[in-house]
Amino acid sequence: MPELPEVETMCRGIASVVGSRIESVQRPPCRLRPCLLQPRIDAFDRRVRGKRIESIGRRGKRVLIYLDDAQVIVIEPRMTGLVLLVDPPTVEHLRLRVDLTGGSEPQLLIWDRRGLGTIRLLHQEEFAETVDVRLGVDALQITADQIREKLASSQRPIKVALLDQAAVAGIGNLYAAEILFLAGVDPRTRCDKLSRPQWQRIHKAIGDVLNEAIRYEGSTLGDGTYRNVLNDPGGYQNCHRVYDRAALPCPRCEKGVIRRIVQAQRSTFFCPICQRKTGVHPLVAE
DNA sequence: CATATGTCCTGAGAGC
DNA sequence: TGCTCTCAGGACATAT
Repeated sequence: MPELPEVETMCRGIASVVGSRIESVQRPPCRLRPCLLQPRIDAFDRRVRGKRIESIGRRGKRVLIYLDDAQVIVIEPRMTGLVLLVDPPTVEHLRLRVDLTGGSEPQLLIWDRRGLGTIRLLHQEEFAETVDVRLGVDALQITADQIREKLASSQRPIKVALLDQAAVAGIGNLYAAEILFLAGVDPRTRCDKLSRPQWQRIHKAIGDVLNEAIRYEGSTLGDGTYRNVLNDPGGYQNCHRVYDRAALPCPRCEKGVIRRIVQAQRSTFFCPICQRKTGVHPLVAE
């Protein structure tokens, strides 16, 4: 489930393709339902052939590959998508192959077990108008004031609001849980009931958790799906404090038992002692 | 307008 | 053992 840290790891991993030229783009034969590819493979291939990769970018959970003619390839891995520079985990889930010339990498692969991911080729203007405008400020760029101003009037629970990409871009289910744990905030708290100190702590926790996860190259969960561009697992799953740890003791207070609840059809994990509805728990205070 | 729900997809794991 | 069922959740479409 690539979220910001996993997508950032992919972007850093493919930095070596900058300067290469795209020789061709192909969709390997696959009897599974194909990923969304826009435009279809023939037009896609025609439009990128011979183009030089100018830079790599990231916006929220999307990988951006900028070409030298103001086009950009926008990759959304969603649940199980991967960007790879080496042989994929399985051949049957290989969705796209980008052959390269003139650089150190022979090819770039898009692999996706469930096929919910999307790959789109857009003109930069089109990207700005259709994709970029729908996204909030990137989670690593946003200021404490910006996030509070954006969400302070919302009646939604803070956990649900953090997943809203139009509010803040890049946070998903796993990191929302870890962020609120670090901030010492109950995930059920309505945004409009949060205090300024709580917003400050949430903002700080966003940076702390995401940057720490990036250092570990993201989280590879039990199903083992997520891999970096060299097909190696991440390491942050060993640092998870609450995510997928229901019924285990809280790693901070050691008295609370991690609870699992469902919010907006998604699992939420938290410590009922460290993440109280109001007030600053002594263990979380500065 | 804000918020809530349904949908897509595959494979793992539970339960019988 | 082998089948069926449920669940995982990203982003968007549709509903309230």
